[in-house]
Amino acid sequence: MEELLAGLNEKQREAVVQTEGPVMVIAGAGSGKTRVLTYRIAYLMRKGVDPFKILALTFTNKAAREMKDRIGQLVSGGLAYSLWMGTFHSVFARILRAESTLLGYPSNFTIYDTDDSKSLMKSIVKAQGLDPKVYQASVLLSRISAAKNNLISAAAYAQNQELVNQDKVNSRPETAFLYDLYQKKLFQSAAMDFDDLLFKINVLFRDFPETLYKYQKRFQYILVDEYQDTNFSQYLIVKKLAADNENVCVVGDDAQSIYSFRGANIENILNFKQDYPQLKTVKLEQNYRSTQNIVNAANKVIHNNKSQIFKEVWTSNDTGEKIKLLKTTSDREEGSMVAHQIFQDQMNQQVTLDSFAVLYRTNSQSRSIEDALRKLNLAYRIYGGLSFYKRKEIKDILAYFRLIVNSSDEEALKRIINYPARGIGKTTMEKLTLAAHKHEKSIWDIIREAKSYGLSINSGTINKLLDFSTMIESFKAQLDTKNAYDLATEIGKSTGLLADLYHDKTPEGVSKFENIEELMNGIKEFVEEDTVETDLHEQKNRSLSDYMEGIALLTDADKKEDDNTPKVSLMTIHQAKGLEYPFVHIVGVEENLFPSIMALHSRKDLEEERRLFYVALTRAERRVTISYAETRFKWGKLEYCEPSRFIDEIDDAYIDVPRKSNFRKPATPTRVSGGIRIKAKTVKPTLPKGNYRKVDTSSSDSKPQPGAAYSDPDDIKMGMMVMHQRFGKGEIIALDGQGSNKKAKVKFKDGSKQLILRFARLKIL
DNA sequence: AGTGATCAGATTTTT
DNA sequence: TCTGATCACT
Repeated sequence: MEELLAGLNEKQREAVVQTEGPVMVIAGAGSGKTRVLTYRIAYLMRKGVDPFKILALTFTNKAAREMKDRIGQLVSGGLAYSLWMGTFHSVFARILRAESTLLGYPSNFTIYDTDDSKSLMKSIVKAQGLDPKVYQASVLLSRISAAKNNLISAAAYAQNQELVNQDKVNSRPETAFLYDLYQKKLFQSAAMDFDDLLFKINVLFRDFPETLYKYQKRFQYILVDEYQDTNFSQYLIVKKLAADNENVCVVGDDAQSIYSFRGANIENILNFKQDYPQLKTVKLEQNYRSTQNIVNAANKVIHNNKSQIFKEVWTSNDTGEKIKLLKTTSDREEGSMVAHQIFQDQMNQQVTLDSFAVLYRTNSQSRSIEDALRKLNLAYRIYGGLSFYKRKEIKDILAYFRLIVNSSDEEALKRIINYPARGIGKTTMEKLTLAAHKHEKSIWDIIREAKSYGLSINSGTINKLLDFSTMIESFKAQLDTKNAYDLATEIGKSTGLLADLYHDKTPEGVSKFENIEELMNGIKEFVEEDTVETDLHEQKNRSLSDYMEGIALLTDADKKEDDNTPKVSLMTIHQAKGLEYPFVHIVGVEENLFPSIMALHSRKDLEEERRLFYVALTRAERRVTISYAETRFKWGKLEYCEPSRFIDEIDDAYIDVPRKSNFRKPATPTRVSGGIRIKAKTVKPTLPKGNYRKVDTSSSDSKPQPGAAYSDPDDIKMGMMVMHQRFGKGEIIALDGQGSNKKAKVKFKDGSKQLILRFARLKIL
C-alpha cells in the first residue's frame, strides 16, 4: 500500500486515502487530477472493495478507457475491467436498458442523436402547419434541452409562466405544446434523445424508490470527474445515488468549466458544499505539466474573471520559454507559418509529430491548417469535425440496423424506406403517415399489414411495401442466430446498399465505400473481442442488438487509431480538455472569433470564453504559440480581424512580442517572412498522400478549376471531347433538340448520360 | 419517381 | 464554403 502512495504528493495522497464520506477535489490544471482518480480507485480495490461496487463517471468514453487501463496496471488481475466506469450517458443508458420496462420502454430503445431529433422536430412542426422559419427545429430543441437538463418536463414547462411568457415574447407560443408532442413521438418510436437518458434516470429514481435503493447499495463508492461540467440533472443523479452512504468524491476545476452552453453549472460545486456540511475539500495547486511562464500567464489571464474559487496554481518546473506571438496577414498564411514552425521544431528539438497540437475555437478553422500541413507532408490527425458516425453512408446503414433492432424507430424507417431506391416515394409515405396517425399505430405496423388498412395505394406499391417488410422481418429473425458481423454483412448485401456504393466510382463514392468497410471492421472487432462484462450482459454470441446498444454514444474520440505513426493533433479547445502536449499552437486568437462573437454580450459568456482560453494555454508543457490573422475567410467572404483582448491580458513578462520588422505588408506575391518563404497567391493543394482523414469525402481537389469558362451550348458538336463538372471527360455521341432544349448524349468513362446542355455546363476541350 | 441544378441559409463549443 | 431544400425536367 505504501508503495502505491509513494508516487503522490501530500495533497494528492490526502485525496486518495480519504475514501469514506464526501470529498471534493479542486484540481488546478496539470495538478495530477487523473492521477488522483486512478490511484484512489486502485487504493479502494487494494483495500478489498469489490470493483463492481465502484462507479466512476467520466466526461468521455475515451477517458474512461484510459483510466481503466491505468488502474489495471496498479492492481492485479483483470479486476479493473469490472469497474463501472464511463460517461454519464453511457452508464445510465445501460441502467435504463435494464430497468426500461418500469418506464414503459422496451430495453432495445433507440438513442436519437441530434440529427434524428432535428428531423423529428421538423416533421412535427410541419404536421402542425406551423411556419418552420419561426419554429426553427434547432431553437426549439435547445429550449427543450435546457428544460430537460433542469428536469422540467413538458407538463411542467406548460405550467411555467416564465418560460411560456418568453416563448410568447419570441412569437413561439406553441413551444410547450411542441415539447409535449416531441416527447410523445419519441415514446412512440421507442426512442430517447441524449437529455432523456439523464432525465429518465431521474424519473426512475424518483418514482421507484426500491430501484434507487438497489443502485445505492450497489454503488458504494462514487467518483465524478470534470464535476464543473455537470448539469443539474447529473448533479441530482449523483446526489440521489450517494444519499445512502455518502461515499462520493467529485473532482473538478471551476476555472476549466467550458460547457455551460450545454447546461453545465458551476453552481454544482457550490451546491455540493451545502449538501454535505461535513465535506472534506482538497485543493491541488501544484502544476506538474507546464513551465513557469505558461502557468503564470494562464493565472494572469484567469484572474480577470470575477466568479471563481480562489486558488493559486504554481509549479516548480523551469521558467521555460516565453509564449510566442505570431501575427499573419491571412488565415492561409497563419496555417503556413504554423506548419513551418512545426516542421522546424520537429527537427531542431528532436521530437516526433505527436508532440504538437493545434487548437482552435471552431472546427471550420481546421481547413487552412490542414492545407498547410499537407503541403509540407506533415502527418496530422483531426479530432471532431464531421464525425464518422454522422456521415450519410454510415447513418444509412446504421438506420437499417436500428430499424431491425427497434422497428418503432420512425426516423430510421424514414431514412431507408426508399434507400436504395425501391419505388416507395413521398406520396406513399404521406399516405402511410396519415394512416398511422388515424389508427394510432406506428408506420411500421401499417407497412407490415399494408393490405388490411384499405390504403389508397396502388397494388404495385403495396407489393413493394410488403417486399420491404418481408426483408426487414427476415433480418429480424436472424438477430438471435447470427452474430453482429454476419448479419450486418448480410444486410449490406441483400439491401443492395453495398452494391450501390461499390458501383459509384467517384472519389466520394469510393470514400463512402471505404467508410462502410471501416464500420464493418469495427463490428467484426466487436464480435471477436472478449471483454469481461458485468452482470447486465451475459457472454454470448454478440448480436447486432448488442452492438447497437453502444453505438449511439460513441464519438470519433472513441474510434481506434488505425496506425501508430506520430501525427500532429488538430482539435477544438473543447476537445482538448484533459489532454496535454509539449508544443501547443492556439490559432485564430482574434476578436469575434475567440472570444466568439456570440459571447460578447454578457459577462458570464465572456468569462466562459476566458476559461476556454485558460484551458488552451494550460494544455502546453513547454511552449505555447499564439497566432492571429489580419484577414480571414468567413462564410466565403474576406473579413478583417483584430487581435483578441485575451492576448493583452497576458503580462508582457510572459509573452514574446515579435519585432515589427518581421511583419511588413507584402509588396509582391512571394516574399520572405521570418525566414519562411510563403506564397501569398492562392495555390491549389496537391492531392494528399494518405496521411489525412480517411473519412474525408470532400473532393474539391479532383474537380476542375471553378473559374473555368463554360462553353456555349450552340458550339457543341458531335464527336467533341468535353469536360463535365462531376462526370469528368466525355465524348458527344448524340445531339438532339433545339435552342434551350438542346440535349446531348455524352459518353463518359463510367457510362453515357443524357444531358440538357443549358444546365450541363460542358466545357469543350 | 428519380435526378440534377440552383438557391438559401448557416457556423460556437458536444454527450 | 458547404449543406439541405426546392424546383423542374424526364
